[in-house]
Amino acid sequence: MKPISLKEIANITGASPTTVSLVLNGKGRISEAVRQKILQAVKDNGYEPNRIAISLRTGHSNVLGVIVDDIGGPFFGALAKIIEVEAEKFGFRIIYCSSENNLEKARELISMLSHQLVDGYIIMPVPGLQDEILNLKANHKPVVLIDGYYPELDIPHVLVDNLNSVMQGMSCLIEAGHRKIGFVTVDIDLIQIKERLRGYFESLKKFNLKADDKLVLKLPYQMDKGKAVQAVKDLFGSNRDMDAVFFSTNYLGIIGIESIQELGLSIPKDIAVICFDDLEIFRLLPPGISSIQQPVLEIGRTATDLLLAMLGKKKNHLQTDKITIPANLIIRGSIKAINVPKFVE
Amino acid sequence: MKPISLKEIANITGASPTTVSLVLNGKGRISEAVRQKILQAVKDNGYEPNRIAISLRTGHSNVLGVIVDDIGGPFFGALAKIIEVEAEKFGFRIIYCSSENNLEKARELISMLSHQLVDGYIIMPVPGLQDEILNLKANHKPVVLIDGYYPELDIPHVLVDNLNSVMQGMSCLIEAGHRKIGFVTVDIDLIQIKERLRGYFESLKKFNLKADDKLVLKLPYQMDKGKAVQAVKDLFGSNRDMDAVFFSTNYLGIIGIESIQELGLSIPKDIAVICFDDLEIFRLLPPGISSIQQPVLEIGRTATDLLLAMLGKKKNHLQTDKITIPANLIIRGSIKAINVPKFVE
DNA sequence: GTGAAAGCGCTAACAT
DNA sequence: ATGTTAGCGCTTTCAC
Repeated sequence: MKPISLKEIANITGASPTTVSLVLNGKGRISEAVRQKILQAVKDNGYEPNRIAISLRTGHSNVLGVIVDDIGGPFFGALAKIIEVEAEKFGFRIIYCSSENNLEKARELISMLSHQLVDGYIIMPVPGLQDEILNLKANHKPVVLIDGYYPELDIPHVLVDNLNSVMQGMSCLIEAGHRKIGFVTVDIDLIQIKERLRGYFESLKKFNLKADDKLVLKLPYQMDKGKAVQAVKDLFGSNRDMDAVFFSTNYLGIIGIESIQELGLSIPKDIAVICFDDLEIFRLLPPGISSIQQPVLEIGRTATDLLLAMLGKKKNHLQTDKITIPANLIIRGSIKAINVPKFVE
Repeated sequence: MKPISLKEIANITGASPTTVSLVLNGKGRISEAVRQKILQAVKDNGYEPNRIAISLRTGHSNVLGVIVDDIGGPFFGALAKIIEVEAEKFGFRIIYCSSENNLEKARELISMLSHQLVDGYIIMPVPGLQDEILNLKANHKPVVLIDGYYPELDIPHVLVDNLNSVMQGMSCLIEAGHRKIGFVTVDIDLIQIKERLRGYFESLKKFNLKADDKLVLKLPYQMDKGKAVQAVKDLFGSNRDMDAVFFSTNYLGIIGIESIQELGLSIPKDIAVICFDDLEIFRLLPPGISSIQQPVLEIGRTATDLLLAMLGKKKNHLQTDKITIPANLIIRGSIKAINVPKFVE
């Protein structure tokens, strides 16, 4: 039982395909009588337009492509929902894809999406993808980057204010009396990650604390979890006087907590902890892990609105298309004043 | 700059569109000379076939539709990846959608997907969706249900063995000496949830323990979290002698842990805990929350393979298309023997 | 206000 | 071994 086509509706009602199309799309000036007849036939027969045919004919699909690093990750979960809600208001559907931060995969994804006639893109940057992004732009396909951007490219983007939110978190640690603050991050060429590290060093400078490279651990991207836990344990082992640690991503936070648990250290007595990008577990895990919560909803909504505006579907109320959004600092039990005179090294 | 079409490749090479199509699809018998020339032109011009046109012409899209309750949830994360990996081997793309366990939404999703010419479906059942599923089957659109099924319908499905894995978990609690075991579940008409509750009662029967309805708490679906926490606290309050509790879903487990934390109870001293459907947090949260881990990967892989087999893309090695997969019982610190003579009420 | 005809890019009969 | 033709379901001139 094949679905019924527009042409058949035309036959049934004695109208021409043109007229039916016009009625369906609310275009043209069709007499009310004919209009009603067609609408009735559509209803009676459960007619639904074939989107594929529409896409082929019109050249656009009302579909947006969303490429994130990990479709199974916690950042994506919240993001997906809000993007979908916003896009749906304007009749857009979403195709989600994971790049796994892999350049080849990301390239294939873009190629695939473009041949599905995707109308616009929300993309989490992958190192090296600049050319493909520029190419989309050259072909007048709107792109909005989220979570990061390419400093050398003039492409709209929406992300959290990485630098300042790290500095806020650092201030909090330092004001609580911590001086030997470790920083665990990942070795990947993404601006957001680099900005977080910069925030760490800027904070030390601001408070006149000496930076010590031994306190900074850069784990290789996608390192085996067991090895990563060991590496963090080693960091603790060789820096016994370290009294606080900043994890630059939530999965590093998890690895860090496992390390701390295995070492039998107590939070915050032995070590204060703060982590970039909140997770439910941070709230539940005694004594509560402090974190920098990304405004995921706002990022998703802003990015979608920006894209819709670029597609001419929506008025753009924003002044710029390079947007950073402040994060939310959540202080939990993992940071505690340790009664040391303030700002004295 | 529009992408180049097959016809243009034909013009460039002086071949006919048919020949180009044949070469592209590795069909027919084309002379090596022509073949090479066409392939070269394809490469030189960066030609890529327009999937939309192919779909319209052939009537299928090489796209599978996946409808789950919550695209942001933890079950989905692991599932999505494996489905994608399996499907990709056979050149299929995936469109993911959230039903939010809402019948209307699920209906719209199916309608939408079918007009996108989706070739097959993996669907997490929503109460009341039977007719739409049967309709797909009537239209020869293959469907595989995951995580649940409709007992009255003959539709292929893949899910964890809910009954037996709950009974295993219960045995573990009972053998550890617990007699007053609470069961917190959700009031939704899904077979998997009902089977879990049945597992609870069957276990009590098996061990000759008296069932007590006061120990069973059915929370309304999508109840406000704060209220749910309060309800669980009330359960504890009015059953002071309850010495263990079984949460029938992972999000109920989280709610339960919050309740327990707020009441200041100690796990497992005051109360033993086990939860259906593992979460990373259960491993990290001292003393470790015992859980029944769903074989998500295996469910996803099996379901996808089944669907691909139904599409004729893959040999089916399975005996049946109604598959239950055993779960993995993970005992952590939340269950501990409490030195009571065994199996004496 | 309505219809005829062309065509989006591709594939599949059916020639030759 | 390769080309001609028709048509998937729809929209869009352009005519009347």
